[in-house]
Amino acid sequence: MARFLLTSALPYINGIKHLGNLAGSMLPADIHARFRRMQGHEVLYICATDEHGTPAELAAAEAGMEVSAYCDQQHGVQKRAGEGFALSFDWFGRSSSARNRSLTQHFAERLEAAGLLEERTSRQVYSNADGRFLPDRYVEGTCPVCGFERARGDQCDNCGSLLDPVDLKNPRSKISGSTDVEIRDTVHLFLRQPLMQERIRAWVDAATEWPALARSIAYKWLDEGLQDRAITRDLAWGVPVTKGGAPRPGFENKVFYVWFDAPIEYIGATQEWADATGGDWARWWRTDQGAGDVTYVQFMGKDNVAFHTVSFPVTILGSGEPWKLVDRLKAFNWVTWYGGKFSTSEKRGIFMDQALDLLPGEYWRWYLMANAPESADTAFTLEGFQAAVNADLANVYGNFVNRITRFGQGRMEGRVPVRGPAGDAETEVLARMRAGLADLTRHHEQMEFRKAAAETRALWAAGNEYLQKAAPWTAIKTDAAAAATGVRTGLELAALFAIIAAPFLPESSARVLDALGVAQGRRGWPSPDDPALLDRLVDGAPFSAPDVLFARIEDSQVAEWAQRFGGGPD
RNA sequence: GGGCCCUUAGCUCAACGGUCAGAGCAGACCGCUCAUAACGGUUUGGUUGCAGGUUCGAAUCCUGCAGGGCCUACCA
Repeated sequence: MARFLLTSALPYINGIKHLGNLAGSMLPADIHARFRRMQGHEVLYICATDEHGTPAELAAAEAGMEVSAYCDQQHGVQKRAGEGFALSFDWFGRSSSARNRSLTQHFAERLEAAGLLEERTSRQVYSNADGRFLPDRYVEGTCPVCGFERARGDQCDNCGSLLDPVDLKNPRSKISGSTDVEIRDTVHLFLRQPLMQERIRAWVDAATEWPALARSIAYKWLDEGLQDRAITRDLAWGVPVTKGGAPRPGFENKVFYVWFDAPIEYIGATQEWADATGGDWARWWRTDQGAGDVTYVQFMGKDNVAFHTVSFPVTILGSGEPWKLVDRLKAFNWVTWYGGKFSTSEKRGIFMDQALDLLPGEYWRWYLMANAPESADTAFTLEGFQAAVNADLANVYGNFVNRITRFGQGRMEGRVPVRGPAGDAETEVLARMRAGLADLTRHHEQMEFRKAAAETRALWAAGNEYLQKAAPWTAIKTDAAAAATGVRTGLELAALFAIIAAPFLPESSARVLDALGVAQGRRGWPSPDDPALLDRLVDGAPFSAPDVLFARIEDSQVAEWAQRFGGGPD
């Protein structure tokens, strides 16, 4: 038995996430968490909402709410959406928690003690109308290079030039549109990342298990040379900046940058979990307190990789304390909506809460992971979703369970028949299950989600092949023993299929196993050479046929959803 | 501007210098009738974006071109 610490990139508090966000970090982490638990390992799966930063303040203002109240509300919304998708977090925390506040302040003070922090004055755009400093992307103006009138503060979308917002002509606030803006000096804490350059590179060099995507992104940053990075902002909402435990002089109206405190919340959320459950957080995070044997896996979209491979490790390593660092990192590309971007404003794409209004979470879990964007961006299409749900879940798996349990109920009096001697069909299907289970287990262990889903499906399909060969509906006319063997084997297969499906489809799996009367102790992840692989039911025990597991998606539904969510390439 | 990635069957994707480029779905034909008109078998379908090059051998490596995408540190 091993120990696995799993974290999903923190979803930002600003509104409900779309299916792409779900597929790129939370869902795969949940699949892996469930798989490792089924193997009998000790798992701690942590996530949280990322609540600080300018967008949260603006969203709260737009909603006419205090930021903290807004975050309270949105945290609840996201938590419920996660529950709707059966995300099995051990804890779903909040980066605005007291635990994260003190941890963030602690790390900053450690970094300062190590000589890695420096106060520095910079020039920022201040909007009098909005009463706040404006992040680069919230300043608009005329591009000094090409004259484009709607250039962003950091980059001109017309000519591609990288800009400094103080160089924009006719600058205005993107928030209010006001041109009443000025350049002000402001002091911030800078993290002297170049001092950590070689330590980070050595650490990345050693991380040979990371996927190519993650390493190439990390090396790009390192090759370009790490830069000093401001880790404070002129905002009201966030973690206050301290020095020696007291408010830091000159920083009374500043807070830490959201990207500084957000990853620290992985630890903070674990402390929140410990506070709530009596668990021992240090055993998971401090290598001097038992975390040495923990395997830590992070799940994230590719936009997050640099922060997890470079920025956060600078914080951790720079502290000089024995914190656990990531061991394996699983990064995903994007799920696109018909090849384009999900967009709230243009009403393109389905968001988590909307998806749950249409169908239960499992339908989405299956499609998103069977088509996980592991090697490249992947297009979500309603037609593909319909095809996958109907073919894989309704026809191949759901119908298999339905046909064998209903036949058994009608012809075997709803009691598990006693198996006769195995024939060719039984020997063959058992060998197929052992071989497939070995592949499937390896795919899960390597976090190859597409391959895991494909192999799961292939095993379900092999069940239908078996039934075609055994044909108990024919055998029962002439050979009662052969029919009993066919039904028994079919029921055993149904139980096995539900178990291997459980990481993807936990709720329907439980329904199947309950209907078949499989004991809780027989629901773990099986070993391919388990002598009782197809022998977990009890002779003569009653079983029932579960209700239809997955309903087919009709063409009319697809047409309606396409209308509502902007389906099809436009 | 700089860097990285992608383009393979109608659709979504595999194949990562070596047997006829594969799978699922969709399509066609046959079979079964236990089952959600589900299932099984067979099968059609590709000048691997385009043009060159390296190699005994290229989807795979190199160069150029076309189209699409991502990152570029103050959005998170």
